[in-house]
Amino acid sequence: MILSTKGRYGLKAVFELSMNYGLGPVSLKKISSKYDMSESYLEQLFAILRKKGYIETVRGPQGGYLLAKDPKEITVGMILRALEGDITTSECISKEVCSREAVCATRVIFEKIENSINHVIDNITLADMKTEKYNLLEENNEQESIS
Amino acid sequence: MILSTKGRYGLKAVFELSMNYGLGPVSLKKISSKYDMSESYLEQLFAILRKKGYIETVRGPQGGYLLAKDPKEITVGMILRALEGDITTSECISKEVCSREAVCATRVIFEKIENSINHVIDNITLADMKTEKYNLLEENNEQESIS
DNA sequence: GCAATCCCCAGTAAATAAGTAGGGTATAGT
DNA sequence: ACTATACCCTACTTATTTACTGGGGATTGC
Repeated sequence: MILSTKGRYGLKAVFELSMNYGLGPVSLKKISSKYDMSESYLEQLFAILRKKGYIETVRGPQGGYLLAKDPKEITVGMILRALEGDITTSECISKEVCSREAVCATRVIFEKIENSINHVIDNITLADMKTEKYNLLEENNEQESIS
Repeated sequence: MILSTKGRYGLKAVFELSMNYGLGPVSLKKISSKYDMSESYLEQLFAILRKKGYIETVRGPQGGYLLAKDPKEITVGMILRALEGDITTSECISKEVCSREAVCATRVIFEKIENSINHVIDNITLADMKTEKYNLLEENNEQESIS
C-alpha cells in the first residue's frame, strides 16, 4: 500500500474541513466519529498540518479546526507530503548516491513512477475534490446535506 | 517509500538477467555482489519470480538464473506486482467496502494515483529499459562492457 | 467556574521489512 | 564416483514503522 493511514485519514479529514470552509470550525470529535477514526490519532495528524500552516484552530467550546487557506490553494500533494513525507520509490533517487549513477536503468523507472504520482497529486486541489464530489453525487442521483 | 527492497532489488536483478538474455545463466552470487544485496534474500525474491514463470533456473556448476521470456514480453509491472503485490493506495479501493462509496471524493484521488502508477509500470518492458540504458550511456559518453 | 475543546508528550502492541541460518538436491567436470 | 558449485526450501530473528492509547495541561465560551 502506497499510503498509510496518515495520508488516507489526513486527506479525508482535510477534505471535510474543506467542505466546511467559511462555515466555522469543525471539532475533532465530529470528524473522527464521521469517518470512524481514532480521535487522538487524528489530533496528531492535525498537529502536523497546523505546524505546516494548512489548518488553523479555535480553542474552547464550539472550537475546532478550519482550513487556513482557500481550498483552491491547497493541493492533495501538500497534505500527503506533510503527512507521509516525500513520495519516493528508492533511496537511489532521494538520498543515496548510486554507485553507477549514469547507467542505472532502474533509476529512470523509479523517477518516472515518482513523477507520475507527483503530477497527479500536485494538480488536484481541495476545491477540485469538492467539484468532483458533486459530479459523483449527480451521477448517482444521490442527495446529501453539505454541512 | 513506495517500493520496498523487494521491488527495488528484484527489478535491478531481473534487469541484470535481461542484459544477459541469450547468453546463458547468471549466478546469484554475481548479481548479489554486483549490486551489494544479500544473496539469500535475493534468492527468495527469485523463488517468487520463478514460481510466477518470469525466470528459469539451471542447477549445478555454471548454473544460475535466466529470463524465461523475451525482455520485450516482461513489463516492469509484472515484476513489481509479483514482488510487492498489487499497487494500491487505499483499502477503500481494493478490499474494504466504503460506507459512502458514491460520495467518497478521496477515493477518486486514490484511483487516479493508482492508475497513473499502473500506466507507467505496465508500459515499460525490460527491453525498453535496455534501450534506455544505452541512451543514458551515450548521453554521458561512457563505456561499459555488456556482459 | 466548568465543560468543551485543542495541545503535547510518552508509551506500546502488532505488523512488516529485511535479512540470517542451515539443511537439502541437482549436476558439470574430473 | 566424487566434489565443488549452484539452486531449493523452510524457519527463525531483529529492527523499524504503524497505528494507535493514555493522561495531564492550556484556553475559552457560556
